Amino acid sequence: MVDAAESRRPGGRSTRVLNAVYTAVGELVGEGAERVSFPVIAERAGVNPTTLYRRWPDVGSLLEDVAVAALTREGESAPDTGSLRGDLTSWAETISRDISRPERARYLRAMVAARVHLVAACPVNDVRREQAAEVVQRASTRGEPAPTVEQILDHVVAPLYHRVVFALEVDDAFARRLVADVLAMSG
Amino acid sequence: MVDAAESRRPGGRSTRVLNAVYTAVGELVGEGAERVSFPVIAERAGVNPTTLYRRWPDVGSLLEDVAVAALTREGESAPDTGSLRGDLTSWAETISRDISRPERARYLRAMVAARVHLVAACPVNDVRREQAAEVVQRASTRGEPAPTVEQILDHVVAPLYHRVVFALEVDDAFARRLVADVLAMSG
DNA sequence: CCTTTAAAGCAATGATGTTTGCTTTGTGAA
DNA sequence: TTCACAAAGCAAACATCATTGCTTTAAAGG
Repeated sequence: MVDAAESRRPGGRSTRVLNAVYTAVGELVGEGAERVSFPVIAERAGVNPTTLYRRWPDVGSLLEDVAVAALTREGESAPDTGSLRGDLTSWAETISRDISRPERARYLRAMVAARVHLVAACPVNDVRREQAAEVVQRASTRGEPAPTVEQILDHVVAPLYHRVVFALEVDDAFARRLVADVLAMSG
Repeated sequence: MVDAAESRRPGGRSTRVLNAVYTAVGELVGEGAERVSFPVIAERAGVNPTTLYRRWPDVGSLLEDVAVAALTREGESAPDTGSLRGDLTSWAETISRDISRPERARYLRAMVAARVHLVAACPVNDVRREQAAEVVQRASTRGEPAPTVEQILDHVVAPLYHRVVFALEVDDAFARRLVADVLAMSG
């Protein structure tokens, strides 16, 4: 994992190069480019291929870095609608729409394709977990019976990601069905 | 998709080559080989690389063929333990153990990585759906309240696959928890 | 400023992957 | 047995990827 913010010279050339590379990868993945190799990325970024070979062990690692950066961007907290069902529905639909966008879907696929040992500990999961915890917390302060955070992750988030990754159809209706199901568990 | 059974000369050399190639891919993927290219596969199979280039458009397609063949083999029906919970638990544990085997997990990853438009219509999904339908059918003839087939697929099968694909831990306890959750929906 | 130094660029080399025209093999059918 | 032909093998040419030693750049610190 290479992080611009951790770079020793945040305003320097390295950071410019890093941004160019990230942008190039984003473009190529977004376009669904068939070949995403270091030389190809380097050309798009206007950078020397050697730089990439020296910075990342392989293309998978670079993809991983970019994917994490792209999928983590959102620091938004889960919506507060006043009811557990409202919160979960709104949240699930947001996730659904987000990850079913073609370029997001491709990132997810790319992460899976790469040797992602770190997905488990990756920020994306943490974000989802925190958002779920927030929703559950609000529900319990209102006195509503609520599923556990794990149940929400396993029965709302996981099925959504599963469908996207396996190229199955995802829509709002599906998201709502998942929410209804998970509420039935605790109701 | 190239299928030995559809070959015009099922007993001929082509079929022998095809089997050698499938076996070679299976071995390489099973070993977790880092490079799985046509030349590498060809060498392992004792076959000329040209043959592969002429038969498949790219390595992804070949992997896809092999993965489908490997994941579809099992025609077993779901276990009949006498109770819905028993059936689902046994079935979920079987799936869990099956797909968390390293080489299976790699196949799943490979399928995701490849351009799998066909996953939705792929035999693997159909098998799971039929098995789930069978379990539900038996439960309803016994008069047990049961979740729908879709619920089972979304809340038991999907989370299992999700975890495997994203390199999260999967064990029997997790499978049992999923079953408990899905039973709570209809209970 | 000037110095230091980490990182980027360059260029040459070797390895690997990919394509192509042609030859050979071996089934299936006459 | 012989023939036809689809598929496999071979070899050469080419393209792309990957590695490495060295040079140059430019940001940070004195």
